[in-house]
Amino acid sequence: MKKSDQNNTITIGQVSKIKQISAYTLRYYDKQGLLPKVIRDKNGTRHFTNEDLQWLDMIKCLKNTGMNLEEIKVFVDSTYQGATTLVARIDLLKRQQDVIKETILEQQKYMDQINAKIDVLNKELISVENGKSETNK
Amino acid sequence: MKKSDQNNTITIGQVSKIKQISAYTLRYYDKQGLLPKVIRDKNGTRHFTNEDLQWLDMIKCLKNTGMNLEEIKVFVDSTYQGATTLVARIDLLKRQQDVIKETILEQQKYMDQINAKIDVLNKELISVENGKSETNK
DNA sequence: ATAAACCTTAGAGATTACTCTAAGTCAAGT
DNA sequence: ACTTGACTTAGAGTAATCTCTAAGGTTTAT
Repeated sequence: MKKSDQNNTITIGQVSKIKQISAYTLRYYDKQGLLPKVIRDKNGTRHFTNEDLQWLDMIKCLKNTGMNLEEIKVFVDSTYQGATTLVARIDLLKRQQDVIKETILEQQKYMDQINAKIDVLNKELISVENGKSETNK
Repeated sequence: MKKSDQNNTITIGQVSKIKQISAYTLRYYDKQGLLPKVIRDKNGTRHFTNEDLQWLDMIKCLKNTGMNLEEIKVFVDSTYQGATTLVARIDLLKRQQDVIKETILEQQKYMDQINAKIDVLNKELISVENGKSETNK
């Protein structure tokens, strides 16, 4: 155990491995204000707590459901403004759930579209196999 | 009806309106080889057929399910290579369906995660409303 | 015949989200 | 003491996907 290890915190390299996010990206997120609670030691080295890791999960969730970093920052800032923004934050999350619902419906629609295309191509394939066509159809 | 209208084709501006894609983007797609069948008149003006519009739907489908333009071009090129690539194209579409399935599962996971977060925030809200906290929690 | 409203091109610029480089600091191990 | 390896910063570079500009051509209506 390194001398610098303390209070159950881990450094950026360890976070990178655990969360499969490059240290570059983590620093970038920090620079963009997405990780305001990450503490620094006297050398400036970041020390991530479990809470910070949970934040990363939340950021990943919002990002992968279509929110860009600027919008995520609004949520982060809102969180650190405290209890007065609770209702706004709950609303924001509910709207994001609506986004997810739409995404799922959209993806299902695309699934159907590809199914239809596969059917068309399969018919073409059978037609070719039966020698009904000598040229490209 | 304009003199140039013929054979049920429409120009890029009309496609733009109908498909809600900017003419810039359509030209960009064409430049990238995603629209190889669009015909030109003697002035170089593009004339889109119904088949081209269907292609645009397919491109949109593949793009919005996570495929990048380079990968889409592989599919487009493959299509214009004719019947010898039918099996490969069907496989590609089936793999894309797998991608969609994963996307939907992932999105549902994020939905759950946000639900959990909303629960936490709602409890915080109730706590604040009951005056159990004077400071930011 | 001239204006309006289209279309064309090549290539520059914008945006987002990284990704990396250079130069340097610090702590641990031998 | 020195090497190794992890960390730091500011800022440059990259990739993908547009998005626009400048300069110009064609068609249609008045």
